[in-house]
Amino acid sequence: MQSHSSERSQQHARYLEPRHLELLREIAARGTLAAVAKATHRTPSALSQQLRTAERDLAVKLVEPDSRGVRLTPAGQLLAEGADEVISSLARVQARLDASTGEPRGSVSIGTLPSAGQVLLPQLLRRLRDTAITLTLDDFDIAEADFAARALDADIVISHSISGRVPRGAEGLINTVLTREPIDVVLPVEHALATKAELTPHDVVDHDWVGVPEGYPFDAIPVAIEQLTGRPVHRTLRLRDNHLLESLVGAGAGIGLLPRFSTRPAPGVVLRPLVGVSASRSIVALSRPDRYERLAVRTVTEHLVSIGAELMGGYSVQHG
Amino acid sequence: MQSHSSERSQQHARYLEPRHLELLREIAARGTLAAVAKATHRTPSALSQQLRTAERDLAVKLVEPDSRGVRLTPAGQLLAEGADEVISSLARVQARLDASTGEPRGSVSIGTLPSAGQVLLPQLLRRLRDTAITLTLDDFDIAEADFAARALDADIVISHSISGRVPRGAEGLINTVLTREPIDVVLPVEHALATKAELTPHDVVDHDWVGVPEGYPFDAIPVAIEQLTGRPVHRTLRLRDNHLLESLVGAGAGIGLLPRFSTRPAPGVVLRPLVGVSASRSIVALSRPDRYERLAVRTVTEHLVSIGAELMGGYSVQHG
DNA sequence: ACTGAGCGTGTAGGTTGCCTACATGCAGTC
DNA sequence: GACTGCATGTAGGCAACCTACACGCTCAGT
Repeated sequence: MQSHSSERSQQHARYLEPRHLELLREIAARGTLAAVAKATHRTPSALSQQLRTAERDLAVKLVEPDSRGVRLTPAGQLLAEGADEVISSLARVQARLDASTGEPRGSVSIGTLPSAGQVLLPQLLRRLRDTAITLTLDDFDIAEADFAARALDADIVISHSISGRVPRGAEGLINTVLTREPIDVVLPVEHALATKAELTPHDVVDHDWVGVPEGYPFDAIPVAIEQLTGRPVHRTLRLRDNHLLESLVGAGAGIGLLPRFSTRPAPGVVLRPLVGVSASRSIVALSRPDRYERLAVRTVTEHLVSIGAELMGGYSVQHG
Repeated sequence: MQSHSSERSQQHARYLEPRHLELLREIAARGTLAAVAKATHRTPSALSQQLRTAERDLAVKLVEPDSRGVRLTPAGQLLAEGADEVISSLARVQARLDASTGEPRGSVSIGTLPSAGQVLLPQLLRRLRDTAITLTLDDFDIAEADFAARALDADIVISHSISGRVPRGAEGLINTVLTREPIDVVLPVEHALATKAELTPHDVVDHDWVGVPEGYPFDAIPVAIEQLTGRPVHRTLRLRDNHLLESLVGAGAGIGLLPRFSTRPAPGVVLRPLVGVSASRSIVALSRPDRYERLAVRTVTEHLVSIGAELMGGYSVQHG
């Protein structure tokens, strides 16, 4: 019967290290070491060394060279999948702790499209003022299909979808619909159509338009109008920024589309509801499941839901 | 919209650290820092510092002074419980990895009572010879109720129970019955009872006995005999070690009890089955659930089950 | 075929964090 | 009231992690 010696010589890592699991998961998600390095604010060299020590500890190859970059081995993929389980488990325990101490804590990162952020975030900041939650914000204006990828970087991604209830590509993510926001027609106050309370596709199809780039969510509506009426929509411009669009509409460049809640019309332009075609967008909060385990993240999401509901309620009082 | 700065100043620990969770669990299980320090081969000072950094990271008090030692706060207990979840999760992923690479790896620690180890472990060592599993062994001869506590220290505790199917105190543990081993009467070959093939309580109650200390598992059998026959068993000696007991039986100090599989009778003594009273013990492998998640631990346990089955099979061929 | 850009890997060196050794304070025990 | 055992500080050694920098490789463009 031998005795207890050579403790950490044999089983050098008593447990699998979450650090290594997370690294593998990031590699699986982002594809290249360089991308992970940028996202985690480290050098590729550091990651490469981490991989080597992980491989030494586990006595398993985790990555293989693959043309320019690397590819996970089957063992590496296995661990990358297991990472979700472990990290969710850690976050779940942390959430229980936060709940027991009463107050959620920590930093929550939010990425948002500008228009939704403009209407949701001021209220959110007000609500979080006296809490132990701090926010980190980022904004971007991207195609609908690209929102899901941002959930790698931010705890909560505020995205939108014209086509469906949630954006495409959000399958593995927690999604929470914050509000359903009508998309109105914006036009100069002296425009002929400004006298009508509501506008139909046939009303608007033959006027000049200020549109958005192809593939951008809002473009789905003029496309639907073209299909419905069988006539082409003439876009004089294609712009990304809503405020720029609004000012050009006011200058007579044409009529356009703007989300109702996020727009406080400038003098000289008015909003008119568009009926007879689906003209609204979902504002959706996306989170990767393990991030959503954190109490602070859930709390912020719940605030956003509440703020979104206020928007819809406030509108119906004001206009209905 | 502020930007991404102050990464690790705010959320100093991106995740809850398994290191801290495990420490809390150990404190919950062993009661004092000093005990944990001894078990993990560290100094109490190191643990104290770990606790302080954990408390600083989490902004929560985890332990309180309690007379001579410390006591976990509610938050500390919460995390100690969560540790099981997290560590099991880690071990589960590790097990999947081990299974995928084909061979279980690593060091498995076994604590055993000597008699069972004597019969099980040689065979086990033979089976593990060409594997990547290494063993760390410890042995102890303790009261039945104390086996469960050893599962804190060893991956697998080979214990026994006369009274029940499993030892008392093994509630939260994975238990696997390896074999059911008859307890035979050992007596000198020239003893009057040696001519009989089987012995009853009435046969043996009026002879001198060599017993074990009170509270030791085997003592349950003479106690049962006393209750059944209504007459006292006269113990000339109380001994712990089976081989010493056997040699004194051979020297005429009395008759005794020995487990059948673990005993290869020396010249001068013989074994006779005891009938009419429950005279057998379960040999049981105990493991803490998170330790049992490891593939190597399961593999070794399965080997032990197989070896235990061979023992019972071999006996029935020989004697049945 | 050559050049440049992007990616991963190695090496050297600085910083951080963990641990041991030792000393101190404190609570029960004989 | 001395003794024992436990927890907690402090100082210093040692290992781990990371950055900076250089190099080899692959693919794309000229």
